[in-house]
Amino acid sequence: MTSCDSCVVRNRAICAGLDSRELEALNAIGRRRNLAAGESLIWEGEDSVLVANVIDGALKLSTGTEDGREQIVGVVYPSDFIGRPFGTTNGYGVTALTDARVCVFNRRDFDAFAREHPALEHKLLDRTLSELDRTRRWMLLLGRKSASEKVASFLLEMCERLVEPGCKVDFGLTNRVLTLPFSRQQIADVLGLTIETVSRQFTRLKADGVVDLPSRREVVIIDHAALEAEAG
Amino acid sequence: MTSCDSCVVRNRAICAGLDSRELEALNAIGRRRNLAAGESLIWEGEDSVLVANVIDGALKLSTGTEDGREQIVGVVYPSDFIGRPFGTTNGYGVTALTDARVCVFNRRDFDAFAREHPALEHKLLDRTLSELDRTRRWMLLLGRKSASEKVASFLLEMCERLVEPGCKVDFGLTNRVLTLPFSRQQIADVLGLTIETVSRQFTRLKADGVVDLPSRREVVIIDHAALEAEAG
DNA sequence: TTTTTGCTTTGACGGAAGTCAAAAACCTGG
DNA sequence: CCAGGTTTTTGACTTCCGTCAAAGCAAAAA
Repeated sequence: MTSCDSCVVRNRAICAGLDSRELEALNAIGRRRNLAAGESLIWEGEDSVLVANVIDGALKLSTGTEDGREQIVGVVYPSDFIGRPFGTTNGYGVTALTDARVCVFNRRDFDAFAREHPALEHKLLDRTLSELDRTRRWMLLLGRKSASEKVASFLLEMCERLVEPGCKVDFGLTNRVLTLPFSRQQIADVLGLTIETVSRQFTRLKADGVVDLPSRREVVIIDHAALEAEAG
Repeated sequence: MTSCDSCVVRNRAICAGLDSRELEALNAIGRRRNLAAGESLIWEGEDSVLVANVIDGALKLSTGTEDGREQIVGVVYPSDFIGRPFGTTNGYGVTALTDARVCVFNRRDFDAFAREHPALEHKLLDRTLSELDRTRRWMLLLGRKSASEKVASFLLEMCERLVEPGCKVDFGLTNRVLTLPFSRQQIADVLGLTIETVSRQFTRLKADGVVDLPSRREVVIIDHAALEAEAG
């Protein structure tokens, strides 16, 4: 019996579709790893030595400039794939936003396995294409949207993402209450804004009765339609 | 004899590595198409009905907001792949920046062919991963860089891209002279700026002796190091 | 509890980039 | 070579957002 059998993302991650023989082989080269919130798994610029599947939690992908400015370029949730297969270096760091659990593979081992299993490579391709689509949509936000549009778009994105199966349990949506896996500074780093601007937008949305903010990490969406109108 | 035999991107596009049998099969489902500068191949939001390889020229990938703001989310050159294989809709439009020549496939035909040829799917995966890396690097620019850093970064990117094999001939680099495939407005749409800001940055760079601007589309890089310093 | 520490919010201010408008440069076709 | 249109540049003005600084809060430590 492999530990994959009991894996909560078994049917959603790229491993879905592998038969039990293949799964056993993949399991043999992978291992579980727990990450505390704030802990990094991969550093920007280092050689790509490992890849992973997210089992539980949320992690950010981020790049920065010499002088310390940071941009979060992606966020991954349970069943998502992490890392850069097939050579080269990691263009961004990967850091846990919440306590997280991942299934890591030596990159070379994974590459070899993938090349022997076209079905898995296909799943990876499908995921990568979707991620590229999502990333490009985010570029419109970064390049062309105002602060209020950015924050509204962000909250709508959170609505969608945090109700995906597997996320609900840990940092999910309960009766329109989002529990964000981000600090204010991290939201700023996602949106290309400063923490002050993000904060001002949140307080304005609260004053306008569009959201409520019971605690730092919680957002109650009161007027979803207003957010959509504001997101542009 | 297939027309692929004489294709200038034969050894660089995803078709590289296919044997002559396979190439013939692929050629059977593809056809050449010429595009005039400004002509669109794919529209944002439409179903994904076709994919293509770029043979010659440069094309932009772009999204926009309701109210007409535009963001260029990618630029493709000879040997690059265009379009969204495996279902879904196109998240962005594809429009020729220069006169261009592409090799188009019905998306369903291409999907079927790809699934039967893991080597081709692997090449596509490799390309998609690289494109995702490039796109994420660009997010740092959009989210965190100032106008002068953006323009300097853009010019450096152009230096790199326009000397790649196959580009040289058509819109390339001759003795440090770049012939840009972009209008000022398009540069603004790549960088998330207004045309006026781009124009001001160009004239400042010229005044500072960093570049020369012999014509609207030409840029002479006089002080490459200064650009690098300014790109941040 | 009180203190400490790290986030977040709020306020005052300035500046980088956007907006609007006009002039200049440049294609393009007659 | 000139006329008409488009694109680009330049200028004046405005504004949104960033910066800097202080105060407020909430969770952890003492």
